[in-house]
Amino acid sequence: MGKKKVLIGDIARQLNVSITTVSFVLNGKAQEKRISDDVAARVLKLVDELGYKPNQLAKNLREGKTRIIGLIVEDISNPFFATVARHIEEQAFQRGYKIIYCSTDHDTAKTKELIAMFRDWHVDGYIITPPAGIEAEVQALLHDKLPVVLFDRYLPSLPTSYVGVDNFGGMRAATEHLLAQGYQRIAYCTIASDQSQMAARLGGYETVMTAHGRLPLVLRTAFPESPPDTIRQIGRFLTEQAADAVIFATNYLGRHGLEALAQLGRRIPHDLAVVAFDDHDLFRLYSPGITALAQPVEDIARELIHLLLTDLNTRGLVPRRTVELPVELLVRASTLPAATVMTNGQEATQPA
Amino acid sequence: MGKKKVLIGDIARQLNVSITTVSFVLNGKAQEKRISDDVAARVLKLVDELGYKPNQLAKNLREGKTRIIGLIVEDISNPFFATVARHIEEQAFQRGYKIIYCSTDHDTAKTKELIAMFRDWHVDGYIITPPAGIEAEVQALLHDKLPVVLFDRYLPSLPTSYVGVDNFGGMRAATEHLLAQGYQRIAYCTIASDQSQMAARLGGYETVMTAHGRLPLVLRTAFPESPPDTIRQIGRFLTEQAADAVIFATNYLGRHGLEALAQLGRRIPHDLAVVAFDDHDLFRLYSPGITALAQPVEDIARELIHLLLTDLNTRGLVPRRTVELPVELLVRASTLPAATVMTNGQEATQPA
DNA sequence: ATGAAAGCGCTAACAA
DNA sequence: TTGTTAGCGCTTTCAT
Repeated sequence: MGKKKVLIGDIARQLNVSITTVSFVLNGKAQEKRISDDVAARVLKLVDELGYKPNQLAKNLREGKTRIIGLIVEDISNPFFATVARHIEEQAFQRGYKIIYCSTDHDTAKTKELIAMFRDWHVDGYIITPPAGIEAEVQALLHDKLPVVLFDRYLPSLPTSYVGVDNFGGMRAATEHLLAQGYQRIAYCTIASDQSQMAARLGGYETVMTAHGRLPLVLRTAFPESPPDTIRQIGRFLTEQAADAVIFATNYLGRHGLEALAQLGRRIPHDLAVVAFDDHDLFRLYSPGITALAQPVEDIARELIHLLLTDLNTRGLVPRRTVELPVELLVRASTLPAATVMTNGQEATQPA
Repeated sequence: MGKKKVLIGDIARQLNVSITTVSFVLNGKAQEKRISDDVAARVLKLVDELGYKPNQLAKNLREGKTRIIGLIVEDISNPFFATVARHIEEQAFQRGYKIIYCSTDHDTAKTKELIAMFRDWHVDGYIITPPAGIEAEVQALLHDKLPVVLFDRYLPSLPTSYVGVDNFGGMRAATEHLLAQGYQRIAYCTIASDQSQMAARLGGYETVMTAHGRLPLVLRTAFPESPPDTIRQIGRFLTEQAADAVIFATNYLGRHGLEALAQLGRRIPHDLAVVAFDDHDLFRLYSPGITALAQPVEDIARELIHLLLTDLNTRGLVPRRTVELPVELLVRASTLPAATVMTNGQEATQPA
C-alpha cells in the first residue's frame, strides 16, 4: 500500500501533459474543454493505477466548499433524532455529502457556539432543530445566503425552509380518539416551552377539548428537568386531576410517564388510558401496547435533504419551502374503549 | 452583521505589523517569539473588534490537520451506539474536536468506502466498530501512523487500541444467575457472527453451562436479517427447545425476542425467564422488568476519547492500549427464582 | 522583536 | 486542444 503521496503533478509529469489537463479530466470537464479522448483515457488510467486521490483540503480551500452538511439536533441519543439522523446520513452520503453533527441539549448558548463553529468550518448547509432564542444566528445564516432547513420545529419570526409534521392535526386526532372511546377527564403532559411544535400539539388538544365543552387539564413540566423530578411531577399531577386518560406530548414524557404510572401502581387502560406523541419501541412492545402518534422519520429525512440540496444547487433562487408531513395514530390497547375496560376489568396481568 | 471577510492581512495592515506577527499572537506563540506585550495586546483587541476568525480551510491545508474525528459505528440509530456517540461528541467538543460519523450497517464494502472517504478528508483520528473483513484497511491506517481506536469489538489479528466491556464475564454472571435461580433449560440467542464481542459473550455462556453439566442451547440467527424473520426464528427455537430461560446476546435480539414471546403468549418469568445483553429503556420499563447486562456507556466514551487523543498527541510513541470495562447485571423481575414462580404463580414484589 | 516569502495542493482564468 | 500561472488564507522558516 505504498500509495502515500501521489499528487496531481505526478500524474501530469508522467503523462507529459499539464496539471490543468489532468484537473479538467478529473473534474469531468474533458468534453467541455475539448481534451482529446486519448489523453483523457490515459489520465484516467494512470490515476487509477497510482491510486491518486485529490487532496480534499486543498480542494476545499480553493473552492470554498466542503460537501459537508452541519446537522444540529436536540439530542442525538433521543431515538427520534437518532433515527432521522440515520436516514439523513444515508441520503447525504449517497449524494456525496458528509454529515457533521452535534446536539444542542436545549442550550441556546451552546447552539450559538455550534453554529459559529460550523461557519468557521464552511459547511455547505445547515439542518437545525432550533432551540429558543437562536433567531439572530439563523437570520445571519440566511443573510449570508447559506442554505438552512429547520426541522421538528420552526421559528415563527423567520422565513426559513422547514420540514415537520402535522402536530396540530395529530393531537386533534388523538384527543378525539380518546373522547370517542368514552374517556372523560383527559389530561395532557407537555413541557414548559414555546417551541412551535409543542404549541401546535397543545393547540390540537385544547381545541378539541374546548369544542367538546371539556376543560383542558394541562401539566407543563419545567424544562429541562431531571427524569426523577419529571416522573414525580407527572405522578402528582395525574393523581390530583383524577384523570382517566393522559396524552404525553413527547416520547421522553411518555417514557417518564409510564414509569410514573408504574410507581403509582396505576393500570393501563383500566385506571388510565395513555397516548404518546412519537412512536418508540417501548410503546410498541409495552403491555399493553401504548397508542402513539408516529412520525414518518424516513420521509422527514428525505424531505430535509431534498430541500437542502435544492437550496444548495440554486443558491437562493428557489423560494423557501415548508413541508408538513402527516402523523399516524397507531391505536393500541392502552386506549381500549372506556366501557370495555370498566365492564371487562380483566385484560392482562401486570403488577409493578 | 457585516463581518463578512476579515483576513489576517487586514489585521496586520491596520496595525502596521506583519502577518507573521499576527499569526504568532493568534497561535499563542507571542511569548516564544518574543512579541512585545503591547503589540500582542493590540492584535488581540483588533481581532476581537473586527470579529476576525481564521479560515479553517486554509489552516487545514497548511497544517494537514482538521481537528475532526471520524466515528464509524455499526448503526447510529441503535440506542447503545447513539448514546455512546452522544458522549463522544460531548467529550470531543470540549477538547476542540468535531465528529463526522457514519454507520457501517454491517457492510464491509460500505465501511471500506467510509474509511477511504475519511482518509481523503484527512480526519485526525478514527473511532471504529469494525465489521468483519476490514482488517486490511485498518492495518493500512495503522501503517500510516494514523490514530485508531476500535470499540465494542476488536480485530484479533491486529494490535490496535481498543475499548470494550467484559463480555465473557458478563455473560458468565448472567448464566450463573439463571442457574442459581433454578432454571434448567437455558437457551441463548445470538447472531451468526464471529465478531469478538459476540464470541466472548457466547463463550461466557457456554463455559458456565458446560461447567454445570448442561448442554448449551444456542440459536444463531442469520445476520443481518429482517426483524420479522428474526422474530419467527426466535419463537420457533424457544418452542422447539422447550427452554425455561433465555439469554439474548444484543439489545435488538432482546427487543425482537420480547416481541416473539408476546406473539407466542409466553409469560415472563412464569413460562420463561429472560436476560438481555445491553440495557434499554424497554427492558427497564417492561412489565415485568427485564434483567439486563448494562454497559457503562459514558465510561466507554471517555476512554475512547482519552485513548485517541493520547495517541494523537504522541504520534505512536505510546504503546497501544486495551481497556475492558465491567458490565453490570441488573436483576429485574424477568428472572425471579424459578421455584417462586412455580409455587407462587402470581409474582410478588421483589427481585434480587 | 518583527518581517518577507515560500509553500500546502488544487482549480480555472487567460494564453497560446 | 493544452499549458502557464495566479491565487484560496494561512503557518512558519529564515533573515534581519
